[in-house]
Amino acid sequence: MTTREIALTQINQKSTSQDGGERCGDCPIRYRAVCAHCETDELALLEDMKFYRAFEPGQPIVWEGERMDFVGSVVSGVASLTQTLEDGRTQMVGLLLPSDFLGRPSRDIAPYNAIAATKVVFCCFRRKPFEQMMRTTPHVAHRLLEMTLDELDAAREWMLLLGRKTAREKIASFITIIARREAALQKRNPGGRMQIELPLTREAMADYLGLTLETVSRQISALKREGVIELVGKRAIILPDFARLVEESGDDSDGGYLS
Amino acid sequence: MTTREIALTQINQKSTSQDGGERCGDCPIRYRAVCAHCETDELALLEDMKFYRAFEPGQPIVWEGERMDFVGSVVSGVASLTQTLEDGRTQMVGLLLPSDFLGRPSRDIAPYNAIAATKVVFCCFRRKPFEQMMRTTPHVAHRLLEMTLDELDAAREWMLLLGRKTAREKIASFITIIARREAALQKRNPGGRMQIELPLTREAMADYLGLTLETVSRQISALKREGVIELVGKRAIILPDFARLVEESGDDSDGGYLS
DNA sequence: CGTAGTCTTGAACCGCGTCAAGCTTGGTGG
DNA sequence: CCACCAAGCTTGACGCGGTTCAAGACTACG
Repeated sequence: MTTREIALTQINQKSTSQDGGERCGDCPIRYRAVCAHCETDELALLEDMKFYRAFEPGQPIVWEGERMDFVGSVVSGVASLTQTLEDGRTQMVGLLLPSDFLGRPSRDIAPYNAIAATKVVFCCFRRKPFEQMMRTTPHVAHRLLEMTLDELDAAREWMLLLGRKTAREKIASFITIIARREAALQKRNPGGRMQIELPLTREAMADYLGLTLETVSRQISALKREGVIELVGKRAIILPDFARLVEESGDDSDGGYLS
Repeated sequence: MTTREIALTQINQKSTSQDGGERCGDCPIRYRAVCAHCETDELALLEDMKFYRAFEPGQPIVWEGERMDFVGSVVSGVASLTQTLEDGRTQMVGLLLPSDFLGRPSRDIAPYNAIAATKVVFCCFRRKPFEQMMRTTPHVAHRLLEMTLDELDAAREWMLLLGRKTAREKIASFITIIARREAALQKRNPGGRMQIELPLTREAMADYLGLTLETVSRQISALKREGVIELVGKRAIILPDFARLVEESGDDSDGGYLS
């Protein structure tokens, strides 16, 4: 069984929770999602307005310009937000990880495409009651503000990457971002070398980074050739020297996420 | 007197309001800034915690990593948010226009440089009382959420520009953005051809667009040569055919801002 | 075993960056 | 009033990084 299959299996295990009656108290993103600050009684309100949906890799969650009668959170898996020009050029503008929020209260037309990159379990809140709750209880609105400000910061880092980094720096930055996220979630595997799963195809990475898929492939090969990374299959990467990778990313420091 | 000088004079007139005791009720951004939804009594609270500061073109408002003991709104003028790599490569990540908000409640270290691009009058709120108000009254927090979501949308359009547009399309897009903003503010000059002021130097435009200043200059010259725009001095532009300009920008529609 | 999706690699091209020179404009001081 | 200077801008020549086009390899799956 490949590491990729293992990852998909893990997602499957989580997605068995999708048949409606799941308790928020047991939710894996209970303290990181939009509901993070909610009290027990507020959770009960949310449970009344929520339902789960599962999406397969490549499947659209919403289409640009489409009406969206729900908002909600990614429970497991990865989804991408993309914008396109008429002639088909595509740029990813958001990467939704577990606990990230999709949809804007008080606007029902989606401004970009949302597409499942892996299997995704999505916790939907019906729009109307959710908007009502935004008005009446401060905890949800406050948490959503925090999360939106964080996303704005991330978008601005991303703009620096798109506007000013070289192809090599973009690839190294992307791997660094994924590595930090996985390190933050998973219990440290002690001693063993850091290994990560790429949740995106080469093409999706290209759309993330403002490159072509050929350039992505070439730069990954170059980093491998020079020993900065090692490949395990196509989608898993071992990082023998994280500091070296960060150097290649062009950023000034490792942000303190990893010793 | 050049159009640029006229613009600066207008800013000067506004900035005479900076000596502290200005009433919020008379503020030019009263219904667009973070205070937009506030009632009279809430305005009184805000007046107690506010003070004005003026900045000259090129002057820093805050420096990345610096402590910021205030948050606030641009009253008049234009400021830029920029991020830089160690080797000096610079990317603009935000363009602050009148009514835009600067600073994040509950974080006192600025994550990017904010620099005045023109003369700027800035309405500062002392951090502590402002944060207190965020907690106690819903109107300010709610408005800030709206504004942050709008900024996030703008940042994502910007990412599409940075990642996927050509130099020519970037320039055309930038002029379009500025033109729409000026059209939204100023009373329609009836009949006369549309004329706009660029609030940025060629270098600042380059930092906005992820280009070099030479490329910016060349593309502006090319658009002029082909009759898409006309130059009035270096900083003012006449748009004889707005639809043509929008075509050059690569966007699929004019967004309905202008007939 | 064949086929489709994904990825890699090569060769040629070109858009934009780099380097460099010169222009325009406004301000300063003789 | 003119000489000088600095800041901002324009233009040209050249080269490189990344795109484009094309061919082929690897893997999963029927």
